[in-house]
This record gives sequence, C-alpha cells and structure tokens, in this order.
Amino acid sequence: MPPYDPSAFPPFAVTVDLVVLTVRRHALCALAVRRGEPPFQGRWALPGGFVRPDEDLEDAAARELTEETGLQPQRLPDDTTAVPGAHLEQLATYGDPKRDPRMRVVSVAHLVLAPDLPAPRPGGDASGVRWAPVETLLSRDSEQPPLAFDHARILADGVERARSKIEYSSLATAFCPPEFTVGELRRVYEAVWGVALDPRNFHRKVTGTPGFLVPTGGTTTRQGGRPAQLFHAGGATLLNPPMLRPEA
Amino acid sequence: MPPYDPSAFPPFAVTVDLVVLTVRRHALCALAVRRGEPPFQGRWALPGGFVRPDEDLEDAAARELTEETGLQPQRLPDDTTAVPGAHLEQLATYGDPKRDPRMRVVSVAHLVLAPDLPAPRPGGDASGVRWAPVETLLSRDSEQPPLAFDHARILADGVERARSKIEYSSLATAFCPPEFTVGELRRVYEAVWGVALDPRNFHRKVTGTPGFLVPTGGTTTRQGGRPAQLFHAGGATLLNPPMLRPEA
DNA sequence: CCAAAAGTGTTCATTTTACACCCATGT
DNA sequence: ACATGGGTGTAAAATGAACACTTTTGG
Repeated sequence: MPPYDPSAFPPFAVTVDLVVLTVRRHALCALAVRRGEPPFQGRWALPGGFVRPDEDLEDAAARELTEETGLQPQRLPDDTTAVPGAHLEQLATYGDPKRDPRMRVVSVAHLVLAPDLPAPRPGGDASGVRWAPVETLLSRDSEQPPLAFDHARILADGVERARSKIEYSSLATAFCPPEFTVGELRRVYEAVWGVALDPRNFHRKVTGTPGFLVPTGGTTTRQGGRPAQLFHAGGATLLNPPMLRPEA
Repeated sequence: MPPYDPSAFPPFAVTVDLVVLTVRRHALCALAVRRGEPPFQGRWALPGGFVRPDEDLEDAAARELTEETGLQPQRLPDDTTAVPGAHLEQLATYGDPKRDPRMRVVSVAHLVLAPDLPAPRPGGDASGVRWAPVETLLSRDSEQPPLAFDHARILADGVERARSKIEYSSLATAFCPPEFTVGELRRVYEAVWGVALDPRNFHRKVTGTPGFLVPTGGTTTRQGGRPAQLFHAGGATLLNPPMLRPEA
C-alpha cells in the first residue's frame, strides 16, 4: 500500500509564507506586501515565495525574510552580524487544493517575531510593503478588501500562536531591541494581548524568574521618569510558572 | 521578486506521515510499519503516503490512518460511525532536501491520539504493523536500528506535542474509550508523562473543571475496588487552570 | 515644586499539596 | 475479613492580585 513510486508522484509546488510580527506604537503589527499581478492583483498578502530545489524550508523562510525586510533570523545565539535578529519558527502548512486558483500549491507558513525596526525598509519588490496593525489586516468590515488567498487565516493562526506562546516562553523578548527595560517588555505583552498589566507585579514576576532577564548594568531614561535598569534576554526559553493572561 | 511563475516551479513530492499514539499497558505507544522496499528496507517507519492531487492535507492523513488502522478521526462531535474515533491534528512539516535519498519529498506530519484498540488490526500493508513503546522506538542503544528517514525526529516531536498539550487541553480524553473513569484518565496522564499523580487531588481537579467531564450516570468496577463513576468528555477543549506536570 | 515611570513591601484571597480518612465492591 | 481502587475533608504552604508607598529622573 505504500505506492512509493518516485517516477509517478503527483507534482506540487511548495512555497513558504511569512507572518512577520512586530510591536509598533503599542499595537501588534504584521508585514504585508501588495500583489503586483493576478490573481488578487493589488490586494495585500503575506510575503513569501517558492522553495528552491535544494533549500531547506527554514532556509527558504529566512531567505524570503531577508529579501523582503533586511532582517535576519537569529539562528545562532552568538550571531554577530550587524543586522537585527529575529525569531523564526515554523507555523503550519496550508494545502487546500483550491487555495491557489492556478495550481496545486502547498505553503509552509513560518512565524517571525521582530523588534520594531527603525527603518522598515522594503526589499526587492518595490510595489508596496507596509506594517499594518493585525486588526486592520483581519477586519472584515473595513474599507479595504481582505488579504489574498488564505492569508487571513494564516495571519490569524500566527497571531494566535504568538499570543499563546509568550505566556509560557521568553519569546516576548524577540519583540524587544537587544537591550530593553522591564517596562518596555511589559508594553510588548500589553500590545500583543491587548490588556493592561500591573507594572509592579509584572516587574516582580519577570525579574524573579531565573534565566529570563539578565541585567546589563546600564540604565536608561528613554521612557521618561526614574532611570530603568537595562536587561537582555537570558538563556531560559521556557517560563515556569507562566505569565498569566488576564481574562475578558 | 515574487517570481511567481506557475510554469517553472520546482517539482516536489508531498506526503503525509502519521504519529499515531495510544496508551497500552500503562505505556505510551506509537504505531510503526515495517518497510517492504528500499530505502531502509526492513526498518520500522511511521505510516504515511502521498497526498493525492485533489486531496486536502488533513484528508490525506485521515485516509492513511483508516487504511493502516481502521481508525477514523473524529471530525464531527456527533460522529455515529461504529469505528472508534481519534483526535487528528497537523504536527509539523519536514522538508530537508536530503531527508529522502531518492527525491525531494516534503512531508506534512500529523499527530493522532487514539484509545487503546481491542484489535489493532493491520491495514492494507501486511508486511508488518505494530504498536511499540515510544521509548523503544526512540532508543539509540537498543538492539534494533533506528526508525527510517527522519522519523525518529518526527516521532519525538509528536510525543513532545502530546505531552505538553494534555497539560492545558482536554486532549487526554482522546486516549480513553468513549466512557471512562477518573482513574483511567489519570493513568493516561501518568503513562504519557511518566510520573505518578495523587489520585485524590487529580479527582478533585478534573471533576472540578467545568465542561471537562460529564457523568454518564453509569458506574464500572473494571479496575477493581469500589465502583467508579463513568464519564465522557465534555465540550471544553481548554483546561483552565491547566493540569500541572510534576517536575523531575 | 510636580509629573512620570521604576521599583519595593505588605496584605488578602485563591490554589496547590500532602495526607488522614471513609466508601463500596470482589475474593 | 481484607485488599483494591474510588472519593471527601482539611490544614499547611505556595502563589497571585491588589495596592500603598518610596525612589529617581525631567521639566
């Protein structure tokens, strides 16, 4: 029953699509590109492209990310390139036979969490790249049409993954610059979850979790008020106990 | 830069592989099939096969599951077929260019959680199907060779997913028959996590979580001792607060 | 001085844990 | 009678939530 006949397999196209999230102006935003050709010409879509014949899926996602944004995923902890790092992980694979009207395309979606970029430079495709609040991109009652293909679904899945994963992992630091304050980290949680958190309890929680935050020794007043300690992300990836997301 | 040229896409084969888990004799077990042809002839592997040209990924996984085991995934809550139900979800996609020595194959792995089957009937392929403890299948120092392809990695990922997901969801009930006792459910947790749980506190916890368990009214003494209430899984899919996994 | 953000201490409610104890069956 | 698993009560310990209060900057 394994009809594993390499000479007669059905042909598929395999692509990667990217859900690139960041926090800008206290809102969770995603990267969108405008499609320059049919189908869905002129509509917004997620960045992505074909996987090359000898390329691993994660390599393809990293390549597309760099092409579109100049970002590089943080693959090694001691990555010393000047490019800002970002978290990259596989999200899910979408293979509805009718998801692309032209042909059978299976897309392996990836999730990228990036710090707010000083210059969100558009990459090769000049026809339009933008950061937009995920609510705007997902709203059905807005003036603009929905995302192309099944990209609204993919984006929603990516947002849901990010929201749940910062509960029990240290991934929220991927939204922060290399050095950040506890208050800046708290504002990330507040933006991603859309809630307000108690600054006092939040501070105790994150500084009390071993391996989560490592003080750099420096301080900053860039948020105003009393100078705040600067931290960078520690080695711990799992948060135990997790950060609790308020209800309602 | 979207070189979205449908006429020149690189050809890939797309398959589904299945991590089918159950609890037998107080151990977490997975379904393995013996390969009848090269490469890896004679070695154990995960069940799987090609996705058909007009078939969704989940449909392909469900079809392979039925072909190999006679199981059917529980897609509708009021599924009235006589076949026992099982939980099916997408796990992850594996696309290393060298994972199959013959050609470029991208495999979308799925995770299946099934109750212990009275007759784990082998399906179409008669050359060998068995349930084996995951520790046996993953042990590198055993007398038997490791799983074919990258299936050890896929199985490990599936086991890890199952272990973490029963913490915060009601998925552990997928390992149980339609009606089960609190003790039987506890033994599922103990087998999957490899720990011992306090029966008293476990009972209070699961019966106190609204929507998790619904009493059927019946009782059973199939485990010996005092008759135990029978339950079936309630509508709740998320467990809040989660089941806590003991350390170490 | 005041406003703003950082950080600490303390109290109360809730949850988790550990374990004593009783219940209902099979042998 | 007794072993076996089912189920309840309860008190100590740990955790989370709420919030008063002090600290250190900029204006």
